[in-house]
Amino acid sequence: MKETTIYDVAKEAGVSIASVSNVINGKGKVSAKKREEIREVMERLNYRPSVIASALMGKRTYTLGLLVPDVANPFFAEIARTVEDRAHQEGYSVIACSTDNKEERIERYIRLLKRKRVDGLIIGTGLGEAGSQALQAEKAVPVVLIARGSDELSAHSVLTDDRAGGAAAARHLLGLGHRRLAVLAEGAQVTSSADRVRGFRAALSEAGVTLAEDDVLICETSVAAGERAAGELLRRAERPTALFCCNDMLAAGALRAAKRSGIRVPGELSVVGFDNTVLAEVTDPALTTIAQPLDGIVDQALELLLAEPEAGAAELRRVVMAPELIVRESTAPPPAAKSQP
Amino acid sequence: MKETTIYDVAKEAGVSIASVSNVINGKGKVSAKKREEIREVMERLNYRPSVIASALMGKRTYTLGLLVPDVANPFFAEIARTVEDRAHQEGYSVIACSTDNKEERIERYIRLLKRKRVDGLIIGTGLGEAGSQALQAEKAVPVVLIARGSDELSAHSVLTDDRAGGAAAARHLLGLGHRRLAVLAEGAQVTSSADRVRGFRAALSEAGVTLAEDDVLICETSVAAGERAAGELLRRAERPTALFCCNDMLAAGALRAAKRSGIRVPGELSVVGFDNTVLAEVTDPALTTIAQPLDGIVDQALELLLAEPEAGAAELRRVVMAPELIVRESTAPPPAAKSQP
DNA sequence: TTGAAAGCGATACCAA
DNA sequence: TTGGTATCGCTTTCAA
Repeated sequence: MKETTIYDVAKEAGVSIASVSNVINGKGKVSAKKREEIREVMERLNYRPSVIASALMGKRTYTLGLLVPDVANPFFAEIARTVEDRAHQEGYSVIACSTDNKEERIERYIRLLKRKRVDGLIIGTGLGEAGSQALQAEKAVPVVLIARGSDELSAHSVLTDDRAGGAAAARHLLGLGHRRLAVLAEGAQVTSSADRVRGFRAALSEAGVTLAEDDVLICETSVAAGERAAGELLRRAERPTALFCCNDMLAAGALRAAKRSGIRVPGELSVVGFDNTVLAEVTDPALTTIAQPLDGIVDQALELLLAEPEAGAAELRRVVMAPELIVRESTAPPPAAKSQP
Repeated sequence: MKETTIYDVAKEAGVSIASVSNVINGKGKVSAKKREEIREVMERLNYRPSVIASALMGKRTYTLGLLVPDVANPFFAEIARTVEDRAHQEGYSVIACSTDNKEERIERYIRLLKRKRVDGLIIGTGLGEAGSQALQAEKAVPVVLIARGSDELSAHSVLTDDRAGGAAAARHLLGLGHRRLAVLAEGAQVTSSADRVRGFRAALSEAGVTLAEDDVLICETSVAAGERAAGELLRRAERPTALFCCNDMLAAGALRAAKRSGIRVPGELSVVGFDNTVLAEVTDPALTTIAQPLDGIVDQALELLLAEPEAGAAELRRVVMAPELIVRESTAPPPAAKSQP
């Protein structure tokens, strides 16, 4: 059975396709009577306009692309869900793409999405040289960066204030009495991680506490990597009493490492995560972590992305949203502080 | 700047668009010389054929739809990632849709995906009346069901042997010496959950152990729901020594409930999950759980979905794959059994 | 082998 | 108000 087309409707209703098109789009002039008739026929034939055909005429495809490092990672999974919901409300569907932070994948995806003429790209991953090029090449797609600084690319961006997040973690720990801290970070290409560390460090030094170079360990993004790095840290002679992890997976890993080393959390070691994913409620102890305002971020991002590119408004926006410290069970005063009233 | 079209290429190369089309698709006859020339021009102009236009001519859109209850749920997030990877290998991209198991959302999504002329649908969620109807209506899309029994719908399906999974959990617990068991299940509309319970119960009764009606609690799919239900169970006079949970989120909730009640796991209570998601490695104790062979499932599913619908091969396939018990730290012999050698 | 021309299913302009 | 028709970019006959 073939799809019903606009021609079928027109013929059945005894009008021209132009009129049908007009009632579909609510444009042009159609007499109320004809309009009703056409409506009725569309209904009866169960007619659904082809997105493909109208896209070919230069209209929107109502499809958005979402680039993240890995949709299986709980944080990005939540982003994907949030984006999907908001986009769906506006009539869009979204193609999620996991880049693994690999230039080759990034480039391939961007090309593919362009060929499919997506109406916009929401980018939550680093791009690298190749990615930026692919974006600019040929006809540029509207782009908005989320949860990521605006690399070398000129595009709107909306992101969490990562420095503030790092600082909040630091102040929380400092307030608890910690003075020997360390951090588990992600690689340099993850700019948000770098900013979190910067903020963390800045807040520490404000309090006169310094963080040595080798007190921040770079990890891949996985529980196992966090466990490994934390294990190393905990084996040091002067081990830290508190650990700031740039995401919840690393923090979960740290918790495991502590357990394996027989170090109690939060009694002997405090751990702070970032992102406030499901993981944070599921670990034992539950993670104190920094929450990103995902709904707000996605709202803003879609608004920027879908706004008709008005003639004048060519200025680049950079929206920064405040993170929030969520205190759970993984942080407490350091052991030493306990005995000194 | 406008996209380069097939006309631009043809003009630049001094040939007809038909020839260009032929070299793109490797069809028809084109002299080696012309072919090279055209290739060179395409390269130079950075030409990318429009998926839209070719889709309009009845070719594939190279887009697949994926329906799951919630991509933010770690299990479905992993499915989404697996599907994305395999699909991408074949040149497809995928639109992920979270249905929340709501008929209204399901229907809307199916309609939308059809209007976008996706080449196939991978369905990992119950459909309900509305969904099934929407699928059949008008031109039917190729469909494959994953991780879900084939409802009322006639479509290929590839799924885990849920009964076997439930049975494996039961035998593991039985083998450890447990005799007072209970289960946390999902609602009736989640057929996989029902099958897991069936398998679990069957294996139990084979061993002469019975599971009363009120020993299986129905929960929503969330950590909190699991915690609540498990809490109730643990407050009973004759509390169970082992809990089988139909997914890892519920199991994680059970762990929390146990902790709140001061019940040690696995010392006083064993817990088994299902799905082997990240959650299972992150809880403390780490979850013993049943792993689904995701890669295998997705491989098979895509194969069935993308196979050219050959003339003869109209038979419906139902592929069942074996789950695997992953023993971690959340299971041990029951307290009583310890004292009886 | 090559190319002219007829669609595919919509939109949009312009006459009537 | 209506409807005829060109157009979007590509695939696919079918003649030449």
